Amino acid sequence: MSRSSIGTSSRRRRTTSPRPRCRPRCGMGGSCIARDGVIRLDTVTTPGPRPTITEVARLAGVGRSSAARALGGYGSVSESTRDRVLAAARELGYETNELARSMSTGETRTIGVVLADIANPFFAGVLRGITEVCAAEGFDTIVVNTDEDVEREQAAVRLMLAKQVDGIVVSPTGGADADADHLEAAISRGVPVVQLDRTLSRLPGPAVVLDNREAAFAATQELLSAGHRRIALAWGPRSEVPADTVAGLQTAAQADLSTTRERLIGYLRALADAGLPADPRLVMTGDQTVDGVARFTREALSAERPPTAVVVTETDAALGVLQVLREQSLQSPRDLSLVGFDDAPWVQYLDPPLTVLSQPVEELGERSAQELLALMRGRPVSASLVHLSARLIRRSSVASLPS
Amino acid sequence: MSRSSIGTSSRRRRTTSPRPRCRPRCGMGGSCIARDGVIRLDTVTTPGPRPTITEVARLAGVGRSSAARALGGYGSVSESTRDRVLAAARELGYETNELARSMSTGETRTIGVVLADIANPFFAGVLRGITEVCAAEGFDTIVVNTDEDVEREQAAVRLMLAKQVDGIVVSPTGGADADADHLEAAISRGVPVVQLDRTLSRLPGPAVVLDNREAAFAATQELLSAGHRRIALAWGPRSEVPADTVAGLQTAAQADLSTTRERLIGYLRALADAGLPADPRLVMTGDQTVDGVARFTREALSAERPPTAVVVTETDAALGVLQVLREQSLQSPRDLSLVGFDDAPWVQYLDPPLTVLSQPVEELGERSAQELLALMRGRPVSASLVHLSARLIRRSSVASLPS
DNA sequence: CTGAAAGCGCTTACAG
DNA sequence: CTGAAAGCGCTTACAG
Repeated sequence: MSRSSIGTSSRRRRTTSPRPRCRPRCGMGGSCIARDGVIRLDTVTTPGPRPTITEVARLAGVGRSSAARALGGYGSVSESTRDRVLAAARELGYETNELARSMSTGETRTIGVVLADIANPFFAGVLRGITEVCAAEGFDTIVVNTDEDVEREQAAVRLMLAKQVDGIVVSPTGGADADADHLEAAISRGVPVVQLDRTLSRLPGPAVVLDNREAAFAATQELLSAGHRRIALAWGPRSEVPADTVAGLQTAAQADLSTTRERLIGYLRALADAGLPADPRLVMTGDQTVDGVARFTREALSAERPPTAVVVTETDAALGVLQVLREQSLQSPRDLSLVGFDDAPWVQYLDPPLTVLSQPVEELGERSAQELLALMRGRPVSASLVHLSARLIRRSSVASLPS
Repeated sequence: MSRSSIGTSSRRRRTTSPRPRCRPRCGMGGSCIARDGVIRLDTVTTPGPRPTITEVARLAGVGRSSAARALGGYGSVSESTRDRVLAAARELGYETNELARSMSTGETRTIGVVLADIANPFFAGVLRGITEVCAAEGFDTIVVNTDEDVEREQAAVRLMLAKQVDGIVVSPTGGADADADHLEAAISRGVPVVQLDRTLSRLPGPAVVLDNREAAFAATQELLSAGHRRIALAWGPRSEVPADTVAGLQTAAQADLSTTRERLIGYLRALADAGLPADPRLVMTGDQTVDGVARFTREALSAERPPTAVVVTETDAALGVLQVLREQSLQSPRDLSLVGFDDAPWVQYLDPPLTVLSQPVEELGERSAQELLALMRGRPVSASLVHLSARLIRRSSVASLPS
């Protein structure tokens, strides 16, 4: 119990400078002149003491290493030492400075999450899945919103590397021609990356995505088996010029998000399987917005041979179609059958309740976090590409056509 | 241009130990035995070099301080030195280690965001507002989901302090009697806290919230002015026993979230202003879930004197009411008038399109981030309590009653 | 088991 | 302007 203070102050604590350093949390009385030149009184911010291991060790009357061992739960310490240290820590209200810990260990227990739009219910649900898994494993998440802007995505990844995150989950913006240098930089620096929802063709790494091809296939087939033969696809590639051939469509989709590309492929394959020709005019191209979809829908409905049904592969696309139905006092499924994408509590109260393919939103997030954690721990990942399946929820927006 | 290496290695670089330290990013050839006892080959993880200022300085042939000054953009460096340093940095692919920077400066340029449910569209929108403002100012956000669990909230705040965040935005869980020790701890340690959406009565600090009282008042008044006299409130305090007096209701609300309390007060005040007595049986209490609301709605509708209208103050409450309407083949507004809370793209396509009070969701997030940044910069905050207003969007779920 | 020392990679006075 | 040194608060060998 001797409170010897001998040797408890390291050489570096004896600064040669008589004047303490000036910093916001300096804790000394008087005033500081900060870098910006503004004079601040300490009493204004009243920076409470954040005790360090040194203080705890001194109060407990042990060396800093012993205190660190007791506090950090590593190495070995006698029971009596541990007790004294923990008591001192409690008395001072000590909490580990994780920043300093990270400097030593090289791990921050923080992962970076780069998403296209966190206000979008899809990504909000995904984010929830990620944070739940990470939190359970003791990891924090830094989240960044890119709004589908590649430059913001690049800047986000750069900053995350600078902050030394242990891994990154990203829903990359960009299609086949998009470069993945920023993500490759992360990987080459030893920071694992898992792609979520979309995949970049230049980045062969692990990814967790919906089986979009299968989902669009199922949506189309649902309409085919109800007897529909002219089925539109609302949300296609954002090509500049409207494609007038299926091949043109596929080329355009190649430059789009992998989700858009895969859903187009699934749609086309369902038609082909049914022995039906695909009509490029029934596939939306161009402006990927609610208004863009509304415009496409109006045109399609006023064409010579209008569709009797539409596969709607985005929430915003559903909104665009619903808008036109209302405009033209049309009713679904009487005038147009619909199979949507993404479920939401509201969807069953729409008129009509929409038949949709529901994505396992939260699970996509959870799986991506699990894959990332496995990667960070050096464990072999289950697969380089994890496909999750959408679930068809039948409601009443699909009418049967007399055949 | 002399590449003198004299003096470029500090004392500490000359370690007395002949064996380099073993850590994942050690970069040396051969293998490491990590703490977990697993032998890993360096070539497995191929940890790319993360060059430090020391390497850059050496390559540029200048001292570490000069390199640091050139890289960090502080102090003064000659142009030629700066050029050589920047060239060397580019060649090595140098990026600042923000962790180390934070150790020195005491600021992490990271804020903590503690929300009740990030998958909820309200909080998802709020989060977006926060991250947009923070990103523009060069701050990252660590986000944590609490699911309205006080213990998770406390743990989150503790961890954020340990990670040395510069400030915290929190939507606190808990009512009047909830203790705010974890948040007070943050403040007393010099880490500013702003409350969002809800306020804790024990924490008088700055907060950004909706003017819930005014919003509920407006919703109720909308129904009153349409001639309704028996108006229910769907989503009230979660008291154990159903309150049979208005005073009992208010007492229960005092222990609930501030949002619930304020909305009840606004509802009651509108009735009082209209000279109408409040009927406690028309106010939901207890189970705050979709099912709870459905149960309440069923009972209210089957009572002796059923309500002709209901003020619905939560999204989940709207779902509960809609469920009962469907169950009983009732139609709004013919059988029941509705004023809801929170808008969403779907709401206009519901049957009927709901009249709602729309919250400025993103703005709530933006303002809270702005207040926090102001606080962190020591600038006086505009007000300790910022009230934002909801906007009434009239659609067709309110029927006029013959008076 | 224990303590002193070195190191993580920066920034910040200090002394040329 | 420039470089050597000290320090941020931890963890990690090392030597008792």
